[in-house]
Amino acid sequence: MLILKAAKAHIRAENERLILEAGERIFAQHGFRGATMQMIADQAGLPKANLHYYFDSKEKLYRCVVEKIFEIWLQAASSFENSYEPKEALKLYIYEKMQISRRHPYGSKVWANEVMQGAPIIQDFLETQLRSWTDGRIESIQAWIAAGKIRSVEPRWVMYMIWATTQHYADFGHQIETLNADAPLSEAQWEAASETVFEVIWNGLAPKQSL
Amino acid sequence: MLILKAAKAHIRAENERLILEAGERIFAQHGFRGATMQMIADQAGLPKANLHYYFDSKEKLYRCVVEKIFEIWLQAASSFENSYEPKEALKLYIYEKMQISRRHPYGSKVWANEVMQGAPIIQDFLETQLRSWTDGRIESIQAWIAAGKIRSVEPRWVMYMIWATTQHYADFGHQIETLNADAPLSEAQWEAASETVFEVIWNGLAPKQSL
DNA sequence: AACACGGTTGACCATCTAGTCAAGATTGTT
DNA sequence: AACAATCTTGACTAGATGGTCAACCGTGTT
Repeated sequence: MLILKAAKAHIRAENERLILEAGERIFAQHGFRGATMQMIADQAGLPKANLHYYFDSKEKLYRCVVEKIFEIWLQAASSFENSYEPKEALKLYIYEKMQISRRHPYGSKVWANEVMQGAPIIQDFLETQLRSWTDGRIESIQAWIAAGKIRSVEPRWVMYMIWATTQHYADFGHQIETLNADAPLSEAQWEAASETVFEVIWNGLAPKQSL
Repeated sequence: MLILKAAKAHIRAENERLILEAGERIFAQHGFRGATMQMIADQAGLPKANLHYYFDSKEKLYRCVVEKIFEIWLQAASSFENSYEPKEALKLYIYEKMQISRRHPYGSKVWANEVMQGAPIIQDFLETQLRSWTDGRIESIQAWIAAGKIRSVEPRWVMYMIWATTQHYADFGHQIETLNADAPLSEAQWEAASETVFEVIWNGLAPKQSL
């Protein structure tokens, strides 16, 4: 009965959430092949067979995890709207991406892992959604250059700089902690790092006369 | 006999090189667990049992691969000698690291993978060699700040920016190619990207009056 | 030619793991 | 209470994989 299905929908929703969260963590820490369904089950606090009840296969679960991350990334783009001046837009975008690195370090790692391996699972995402999203952002940057608001630079290299510098704090978080006397970055350090990333990039891009 | 051993030393050297090279590639493309000894053997053009003759275990082979990469990275640091002015030192270092990303993309990926998973195999490297190397570089940057040659910034965040931006071209090379109409970056694009990375960072760090 | 020693290799094994399944437990509805 | 749809789970299977081993090969020395 449809009514019954709806009545138990919250169980499904809750368990899928648990499994996706566990999967994100385990896939990030061990890679796709290194992660086992048993590990994810333990992390989620469910028996392994239950995972296969909600997700047909390990690969489908993985794909759901990656897609979830991609959604979060796309949302961070909102600061890039044309309505902002470049300084503001870049500041918001960089701070937002640093925030994501802090709040979703596992997701960022899963993405990095997937791309490093040649995006075997989500190549279609790269070719459609990411490509069109990027083209849009590049146009914004082109417009800023045309308006003399930033130096003349190839927009792609700038996008990659922003992605690289911000995601580095998630993907290489372990290295950063090790070099921080094995301590996680403090609130103040996150703020300082975000500001430095923004300041260096902005000063690097701002037209000479504006300094 | 020692003479015999020496006579066949080149066989050992050659085969170890073959295996390490194959391992670098396969570990980069599939992660530690995703890589199989059979894949590495096929890539190296040797039977699997031969790999175990030269390297006791998969883990030992992996560690050798990672250590080799670390050596290459350390060598790139030579441009960071105190004898250079910051502009020159940074330019050389950034160009050198971009060159490594181009020439050793697999190695960079293996390193990234290892660190993302919490450096289970080479944590001791991070805590000893990487830490002391980093401290040395930080001192150089501090000295530049004290001499008023660059803006006052936390040296760590600058180091991370350089690492992140340059290694991004190796680790996320697949994404970059996809966004480049599925074509590898051309000679000119590598040059332009290197220059942009350097220019933005240098302009971002240079004292205001020097512009 | 006989030998010694490093190098080569196919066959084998113990273990791990994704995925299956069928029986049983829950839960909302009537 | 009876029901049906959904959810739960221990036990199982087929296949993959790291590692072993014993027989074999090639080559320089005597």
